[in-house]
Amino acid sequence: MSLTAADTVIVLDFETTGLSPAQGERAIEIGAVKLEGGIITERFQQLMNRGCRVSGFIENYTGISNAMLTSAPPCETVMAEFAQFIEGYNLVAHNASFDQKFLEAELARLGYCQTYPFACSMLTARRLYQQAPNHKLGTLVRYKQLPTDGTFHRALADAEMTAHLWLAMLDDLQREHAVVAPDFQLMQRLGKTAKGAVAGLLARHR
DNA sequence: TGCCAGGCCCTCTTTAGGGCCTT
Repeated sequence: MSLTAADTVIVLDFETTGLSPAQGERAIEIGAVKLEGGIITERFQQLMNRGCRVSGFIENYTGISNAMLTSAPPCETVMAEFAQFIEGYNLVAHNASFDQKFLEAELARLGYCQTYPFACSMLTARRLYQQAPNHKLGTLVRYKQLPTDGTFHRALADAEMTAHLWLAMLDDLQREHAVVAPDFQLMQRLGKTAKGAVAGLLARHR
């Protein structure tokens, strides 16, 4: 697989108190990796103390306890640092609409009012792996036999698995679909292309 | 009292409804 500096992406994942920032839910952990030339070259992981307790459901789901959050730095500090980490890069997440809305909501609290270029590994996987049992991250990791240490629902672990999924999809596009140099823009378009039009889109990139 | 996310996709659709996926 041949990748260039232009293919560098940040793959990220949020753990949160719930499903919607519009309902007052907040981020409690951010994890991300930088993918350069097909290799993870940097990692970012940080818990965030938002100043109040998380539910028992979230403690059980993520393994992030209130005790762990008590000693974590404030959201504002972490997000300001993370904004520097992602500045200027294309972003990838699994079910990206979820992470995008939390990213933009948390950064908006700091006065960063901008949108970020996202591609969604879930939408792309739905196009490429239509035979998969489903398109949850954990299922796709098993389906593609991707590297994992068995940790799920922690931000850095999920970001790393999503990064491996992203690389697997790039590789499959080249090997199985003869796509020449698949890039971020193609992956974005692939996820938004109607099911029946995928073959035509890929044919134009051979 | 009952409901309470939302964006995307698919189909028995498009003047709609339901499932998937994220925490």
